Amino acid sequence: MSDTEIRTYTEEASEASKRRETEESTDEVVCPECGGRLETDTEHGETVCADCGLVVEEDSIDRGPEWRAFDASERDSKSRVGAPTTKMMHDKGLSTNIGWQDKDAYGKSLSSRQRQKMQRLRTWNERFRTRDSKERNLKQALGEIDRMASALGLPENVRETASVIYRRALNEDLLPGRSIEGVATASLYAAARQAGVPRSLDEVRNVSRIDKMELTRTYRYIVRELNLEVAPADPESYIPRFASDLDLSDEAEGRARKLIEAAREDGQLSGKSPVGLAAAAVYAAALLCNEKVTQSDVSEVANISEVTIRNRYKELLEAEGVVTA
DNA sequence: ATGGTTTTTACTGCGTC
DNA sequence: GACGCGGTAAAAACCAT
Repeated sequence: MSDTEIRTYTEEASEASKRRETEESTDEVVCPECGGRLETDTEHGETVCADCGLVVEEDSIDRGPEWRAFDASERDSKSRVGAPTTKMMHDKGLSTNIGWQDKDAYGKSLSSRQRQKMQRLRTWNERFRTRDSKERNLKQALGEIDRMASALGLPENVRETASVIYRRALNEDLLPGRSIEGVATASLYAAARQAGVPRSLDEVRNVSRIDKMELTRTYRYIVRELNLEVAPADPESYIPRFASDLDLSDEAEGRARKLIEAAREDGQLSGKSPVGLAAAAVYAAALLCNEKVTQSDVSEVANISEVTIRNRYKELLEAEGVVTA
């Protein structure tokens, strides 16, 4: 943590306490009983008289910040809500946590007897939290999903979906005999397709530790067992990514979409690999828009052979010709 | 396991800069 | 002559049966 961060925080805190002092001093300055000085005990939420100990106010509201802001943007986005629940944490972030400090709710130290009790509770709570093999399984798998999703640049919602799929697979006892990594990878692959931001099997495999055969096998398996509805990948969903990887204009991108549409009308889409079609459409569109892209460029970003691009793009142009003619 | 389809690999010829 | 492009044949991969 840098110096500036520390200063920002302490300033924040002292400002808040100053504000609190001034606000309350306008109310009652002295103790109504003995006229002594009043003190605010923030830890207990009380206002007490320093001389006679009279509690003037109980359960006072702490107007200080309940968040810590380390920079300007954090201060701007300060929020009074708690952490959102998330499916990305194995317990949705909601499980019980027993603090490590031996303090009670008021911050007082615990008696040794209490301390021992809390120690036992901590131990058991921790055991219940992670003992279940399923939970531990999930913990690891979700970590993997997160890692792979980041590597592939997939958005949050895809990770969430992948997590849900994985959770379902786990609940249906689909795991025995399959690797955690494999199912996690397959879940992510399926999630990406469902979300309309597909990554090819190869791309997914590249960031995973499993081989392609295991991935396809596992993927098919969980799709079948969970009755996941995964429509065949739409070539169009690959277009934006390829187009941007090749620095093409929006115009070319739109053109590529139209080519795919034309081919769809013509019934040229079925049976062909969506990636190949998308690659060919992007290539053809670039030509039509006079934007310089070579076949090998496209084949590289799409991981598709040049031959396939040639074959597809011939067909695409024909289909387009048929429709426009 | 098998056969049909699609994709890939490897190679060759053509035109252009 | 290197490069981009187009084509072909055979091998490999994929998929449903």
